[in-house]
Amino acid sequence: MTTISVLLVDDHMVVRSGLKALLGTQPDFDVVAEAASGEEALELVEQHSPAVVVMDLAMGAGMDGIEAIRQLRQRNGRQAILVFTTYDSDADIVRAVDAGAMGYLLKDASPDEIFAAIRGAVQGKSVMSAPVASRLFQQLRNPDEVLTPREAELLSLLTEGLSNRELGQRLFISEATVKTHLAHIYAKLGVETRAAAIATAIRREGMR
Amino acid sequence: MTTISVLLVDDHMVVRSGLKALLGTQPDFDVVAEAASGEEALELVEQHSPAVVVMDLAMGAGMDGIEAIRQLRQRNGRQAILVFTTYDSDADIVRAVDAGAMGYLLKDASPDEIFAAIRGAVQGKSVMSAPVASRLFQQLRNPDEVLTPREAELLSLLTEGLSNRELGQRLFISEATVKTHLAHIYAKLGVETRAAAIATAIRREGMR
DNA sequence: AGCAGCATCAGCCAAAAGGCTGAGAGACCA
DNA sequence: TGGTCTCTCAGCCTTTTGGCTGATGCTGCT
Repeated sequence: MTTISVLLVDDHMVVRSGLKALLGTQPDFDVVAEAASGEEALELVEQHSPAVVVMDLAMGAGMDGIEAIRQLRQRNGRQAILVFTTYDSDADIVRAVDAGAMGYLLKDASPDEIFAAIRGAVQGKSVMSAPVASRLFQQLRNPDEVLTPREAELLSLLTEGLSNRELGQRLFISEATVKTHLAHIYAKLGVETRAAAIATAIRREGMR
Repeated sequence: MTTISVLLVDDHMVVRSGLKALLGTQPDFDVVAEAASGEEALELVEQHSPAVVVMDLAMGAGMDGIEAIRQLRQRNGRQAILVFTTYDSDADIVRAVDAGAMGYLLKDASPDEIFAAIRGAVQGKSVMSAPVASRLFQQLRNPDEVLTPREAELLSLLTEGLSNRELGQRLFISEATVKTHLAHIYAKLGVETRAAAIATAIRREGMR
């Protein structure tokens, strides 16, 4: 049995120490370092080149988790990166996988799930929490409901409370085009008003 | 120096074990039990009557933290209740204090802050994280911006994407009254459209 | 070459939302 | 008793939004 070196990245002290305590109960894990931010994570990966990086996505200030994952990947490290976060928003999942994450765990996962995910990650296996998997599955089955890049961009601005006119100005398109995009967004989200679209976007798509 | 018995309430295993590890470094803390839900918390308080209850607000399913606090207070326990959560939404802060919380800590608090808050709580002192305090302060300075109960109720429904007509039906009031309330809400939140009101409500007021 | 998806735009119409003024009833407090 | 808050409602008018139909240019795939 080989030892798996782990780097923990989370801006919450309690979470880091909790994870460390949990992993400490297993003989094959070795937490070699802890980072409280994306920047710090990049440094510590350089220094320790851990086998696995367990990373939160929401990181108070500065670089967020997604960006950190992306940069780690660019530096062609061979670390397996495991997302460990509170929310299972569609947008986050897609972006994380896109950035190069190996797995996606939710913070309410049981210790056994966490252990299994880390062990799987070093072997190149993707492990994800059940709700995360079901969301991905859902997207595969209903590709019609996936927003186009432009639509996502518009939806993101929509959640800031802009009017159609303002949206048009911001995106350099006519109000008519804004309305067309909105109609498509509403259909895909399964809503009928912009109010409901905003609510859905912030809650389900995680556009905060 | 007396020992302070503590009950931890959080639906995330990692957070509980992190908190336990942190408190374990101090000689005067004794974590006597851990609960993963509001219901469990009530039971365990009965059994152990700890001096302090450290409680998260967002608890996956079932009873949430606020309700748990309320019920603990009704059972005239003498526990000091300390909220330990991720967000500092106005609504949550007010409701928690209202329900009987002694202090309000954010999860990015440092170990020292956490220790101090718990020690303070048993002595009847209110301790809260800086961002929390500043929000309360803000409310005291601008009482004009505090929503009335009815307005808060309406805003909450608004975030579900209902139309004025639907809001009226849901609250058994006319559409005219709905519009009046909305106008007041917009003024208090500093917005001009329902879209912006929803965005503000979900993000700032924590109405998810 | 042709087709599908995406992004762009127009015009028309009905419905919804928002701004404004005014007003009555009940609660609470000085 | 009088003042202040809160909640309730009405009418009027403008702006915004949403539904519908149809159309163009571009890209990428087959």
